[in-house]
Amino acid sequence: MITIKEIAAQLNMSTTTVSNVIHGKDGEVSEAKRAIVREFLEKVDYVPNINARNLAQNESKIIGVALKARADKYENLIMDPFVAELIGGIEETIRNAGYFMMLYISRDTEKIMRYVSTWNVDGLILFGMIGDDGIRVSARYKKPIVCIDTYSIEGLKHFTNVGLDDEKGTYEMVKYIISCGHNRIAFMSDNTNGVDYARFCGYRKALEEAGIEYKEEDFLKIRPRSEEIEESLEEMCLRSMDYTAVMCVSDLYAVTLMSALSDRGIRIPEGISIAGFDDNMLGSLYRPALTTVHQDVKQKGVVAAQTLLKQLKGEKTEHQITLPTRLVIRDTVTTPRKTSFYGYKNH
Amino acid sequence: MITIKEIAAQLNMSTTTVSNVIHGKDGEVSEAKRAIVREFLEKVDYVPNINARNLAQNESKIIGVALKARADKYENLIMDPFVAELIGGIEETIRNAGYFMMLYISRDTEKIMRYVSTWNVDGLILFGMIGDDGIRVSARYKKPIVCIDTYSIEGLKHFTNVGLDDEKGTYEMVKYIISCGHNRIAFMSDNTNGVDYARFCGYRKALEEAGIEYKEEDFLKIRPRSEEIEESLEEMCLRSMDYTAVMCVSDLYAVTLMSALSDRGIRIPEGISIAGFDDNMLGSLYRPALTTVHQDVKQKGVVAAQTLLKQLKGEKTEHQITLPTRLVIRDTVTTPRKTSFYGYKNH
DNA sequence: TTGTACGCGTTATCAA
DNA sequence: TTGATAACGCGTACAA
Repeated sequence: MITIKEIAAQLNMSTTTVSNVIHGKDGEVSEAKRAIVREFLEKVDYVPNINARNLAQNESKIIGVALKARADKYENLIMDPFVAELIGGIEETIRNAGYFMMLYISRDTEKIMRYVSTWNVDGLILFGMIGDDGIRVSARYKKPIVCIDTYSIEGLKHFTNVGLDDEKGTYEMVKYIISCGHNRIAFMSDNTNGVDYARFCGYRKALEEAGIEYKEEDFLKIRPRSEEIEESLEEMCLRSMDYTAVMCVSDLYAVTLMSALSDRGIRIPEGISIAGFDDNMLGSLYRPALTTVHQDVKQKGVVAAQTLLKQLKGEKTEHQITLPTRLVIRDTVTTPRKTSFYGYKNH
Repeated sequence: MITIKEIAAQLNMSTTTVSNVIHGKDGEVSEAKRAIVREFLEKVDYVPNINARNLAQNESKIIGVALKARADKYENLIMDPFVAELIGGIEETIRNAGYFMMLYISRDTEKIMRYVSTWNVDGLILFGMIGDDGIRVSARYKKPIVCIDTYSIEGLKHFTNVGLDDEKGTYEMVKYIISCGHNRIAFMSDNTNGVDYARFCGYRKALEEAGIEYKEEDFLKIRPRSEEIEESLEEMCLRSMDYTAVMCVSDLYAVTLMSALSDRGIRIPEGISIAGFDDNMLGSLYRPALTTVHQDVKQKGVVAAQTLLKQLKGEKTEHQITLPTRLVIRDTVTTPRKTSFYGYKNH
């Protein structure tokens, strides 16, 4: 906890000299003094006070990572494996670049803004913004901002975004499912916004292209809140019997559905084909192993952080960055069953 | 970005008055001025500069969360679902108490120390410390420290720790397995330190108590690195055939093993019983659903943060806090098979 | 009740 | 090459 002033006093020189040595401004200070100071710094294990430094330089070396929590899903966003992996990528990149990461989670855009100004963060990574949230932030915060997974068309005009080709992902998967012989394919999700909507569009597109008519009831809307989940799952299982395949919006839902179906004695993929999206551990460890759409979540975080870092250095960056997806064909999608379930149901 | 000085100038009063209003020192300022300042603050959306505040008060309102990364497992610790949930609990508690959380991940205890002093954090939560790491930190850092899951006996004398009764957890589970009729029970893990060792001890204790002899080969040591995992899994499956049950050190390994066994045509629990530890999504969504030992990871983070917060307020806290475990009996442990596998193998 | 002035630790400017 | 000194924004002791 020793200060520059203290060091200067003990060494009988000015703070300027000490500061210059610390910052390697070798031209400004004689070889002799440089050595003395260096040695002393080493000896006392000098650590700069970042608050003072920030105050003097008006920069913070902090990159703010603000997560906008949604009400329904996890009570705490970090627990979402997706978010955890994302943050992992961000943190690593930021740290290696000599910056610090400060995490802030809130439902309230106003609070996020206050947090950002109070800490005077040098740049901002935003995740979970909906509607015009992002626009509101970028209107007031004048330093670099990079968003992750923003689906607001209007918002995309205002700031840099790192996203995923969600639509193409489901489109290709559903196309694959159709190529296996299916023509009664449901889509399962818990809402129709953001990511979920983009993925839904890919599904619709593939259906349309194959001349399969989409009806509203083909959207299986799960209610994931713990009080309702059992009841909702029962309904999902029942309704999915009208189909030979279900395209799930995420691996989590795919595996959840498979468990529920399995509990009801329905075998996968013989009874029904299931596809997921994300390609995480949940699906790869399940048996039968899940056929799914791969995305590199960590990479998303890395790219977002790298882009921000570039902007901090004044470099120009692409405005919209879209990461690719890839089909991962495993064991849960196969040719459709020939007979319908429950006898009384057939189309 | 308006400052107190600026506000004072515009309002034709002193910075002290403004500051007093901001800090609600109502006794110190007249009703009239108070109203004026309040309104103005609202209007210009004043946000204090935390760097300046910290510098003036010599406190930071930051709680440092330092994770010591181990070399072998995840490249980035946050991606570990366990760590994610832990941080979730910590973050929530810290935020609600009006503090900020700054995350720092490093393999190097020295770097962690420098980080802590540079930011002048008010308190420290440490996770992943091994050997005398914790002692070295607490010797140099004189503010409150709370560790999570420290297994160094020596270390426990030096600082507050929040841990889990790991030994009791496996002890009770293995006792349960034995009560189902098993007497050839293996233990699977990737190392013999820290948590893994504690859990191993519970296993040994239960065996001993039941008069079952433990041989070194009963320890199934998995090599989880991706280059070796397939080969290692092959070996695990082969060796586990000598047993009727396997106590796995984590749900992840339990599910990994079940998948591998399933791929080789061995049914669970008919062919072999499997138990896990942690009780996370991996096990609850798998089919058959995993019998496991429950621990409340989020709660661990919450308790650690609460304890630190108390210490910050000068309150006394317990030195060692041990959270309980609970058996979660599901479908992967049953009575042992009667015949041995592979014909040629029998004991 | 209000205001002046200083200190917190650092960096930057400018004069010596 | 070196050293005073001001500035960053805030809190507070002390004076008015």
